[in-house]
Amino acid sequence: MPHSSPRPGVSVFRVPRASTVDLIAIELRQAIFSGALPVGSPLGEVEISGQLGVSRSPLREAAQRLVQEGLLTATPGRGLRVSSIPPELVPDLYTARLAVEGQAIRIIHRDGDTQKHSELHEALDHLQSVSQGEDARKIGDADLDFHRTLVALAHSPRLSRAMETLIIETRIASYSMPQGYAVRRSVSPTYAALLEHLDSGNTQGALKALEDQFNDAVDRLTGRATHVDTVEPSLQADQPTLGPIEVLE
Amino acid sequence: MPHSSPRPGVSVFRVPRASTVDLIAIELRQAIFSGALPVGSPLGEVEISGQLGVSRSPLREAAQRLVQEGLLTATPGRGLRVSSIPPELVPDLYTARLAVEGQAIRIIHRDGDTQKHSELHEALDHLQSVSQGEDARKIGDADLDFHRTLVALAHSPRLSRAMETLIIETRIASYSMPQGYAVRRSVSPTYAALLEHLDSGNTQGALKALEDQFNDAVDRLTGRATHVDTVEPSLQADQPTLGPIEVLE
DNA sequence: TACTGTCCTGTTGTATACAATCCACGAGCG
DNA sequence: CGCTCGTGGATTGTATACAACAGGACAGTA
Repeated sequence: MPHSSPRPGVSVFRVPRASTVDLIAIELRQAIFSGALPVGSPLGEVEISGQLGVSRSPLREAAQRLVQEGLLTATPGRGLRVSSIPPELVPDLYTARLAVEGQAIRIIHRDGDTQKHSELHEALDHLQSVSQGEDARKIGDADLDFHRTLVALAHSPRLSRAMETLIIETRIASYSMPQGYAVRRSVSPTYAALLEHLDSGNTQGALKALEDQFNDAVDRLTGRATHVDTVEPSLQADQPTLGPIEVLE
Repeated sequence: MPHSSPRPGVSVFRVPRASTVDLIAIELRQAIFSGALPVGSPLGEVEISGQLGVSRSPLREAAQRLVQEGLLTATPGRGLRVSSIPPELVPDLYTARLAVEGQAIRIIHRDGDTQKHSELHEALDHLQSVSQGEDARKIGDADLDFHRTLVALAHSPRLSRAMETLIIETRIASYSMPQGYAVRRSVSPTYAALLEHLDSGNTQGALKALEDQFNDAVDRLTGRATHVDTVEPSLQADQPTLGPIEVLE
């Protein structure tokens, strides 16, 4: 089979290999999301690159990707820090989330995915399931996963990509709270409402539910919360560390 | 005046200096937007870094920022290329724009900026003014500037930042058209309608006008256009080159 | 003639070396 | 005693050197 010039009509795609920079960027995002790299902490390049088993060059290149996302903050001469999202910046974060997730809802409605959004139902079931327990991290993960699934249903690469960053930023905002990371103990009824309206084709209702949910979250994250019952993480649940990049072979 | 430890209550902000990577990234975006770096063209790192008067390291770091934005595409072993947005990917671009600009409209309505959006009126005036002429580039710039201004009125850092990328992507989509870059000759009536509805507080009307405008643009950029009169760029208007970074002194 | 394998050249990817910058500490001085 | 100002150490920012890879040309073979 000739690989010099593909015959017309025969289209084959280049298998997208992941570059080292890709892998490092993924690792860094994961580290921020999991709390392995605490909010506000400066990251020494030699230390991190050493832990990852790579040189400073690819690390710095990967870091610039996160800088573009807003997950890292670069100060000339002082290097990189994990970005913090103080209470006064939380509303803008949720403005962006409303833009993305709201648009997702409209698309889902427009395209009328008739398979009743089984993935979303599963995500909600999972969220309600873990909410019975006391593992704050699992609850938070399930929450964000629900929203990721919601956006995924819109089948929009750009929205999904943006959502990926927004999810991490939401976690950062939680970490940035003065009173520490905590999640709602009970699943907000807005989740079920959102899903019901989505199933019944009531876009306005779904959007309203989403907005209510966000207002609630903003209130909680800005300290204006009407003391909802929360569950804190089981004191320092295994602080995950930075694993070495498996740079293929 | 002691600069060792700032007294409580006296908060002073660090003046945000622009790093070299920042400057290079800006230069690259400008080069893509202006067409100095044509869509699909591979960019030799030694050549570009030479023109910019910097080394490959900061150039590569800056490039990763654009990769994250989607403006550059990196293929392992083959380097970087200016991303292309073929017709089939145009709808998703406008999905994202609808998310951002639609949300901006809702925020503007909610906050009820009462100064009647003079900046937007100016932007529209400017667009209509240059549309009298034959300079396709000026028309395209004025068009995008209108939308940038629209989003700016929402005062959301995240939306504005996202819009900045979307503007360049829109330009890339224009460049990616099989029949070449061209713009509408006459200003779509949806612009005036959008502005009117915004002034009168009719959010739904404004959103509708925006959506109509986008559907129109998507049709044009995907070739499904109902032959609207367009104006092409005055054959190769001064191909701007990459200037050296003024790396301070 | 078409395909396959090998060499060759240029470019990218990574590591390292060097320079510039910033922060902390401590001595000196008002 | 408190502020200012050098100096040292460490870290970042930049440049360069080297290794690895991809693509093209050419010759060999069926």
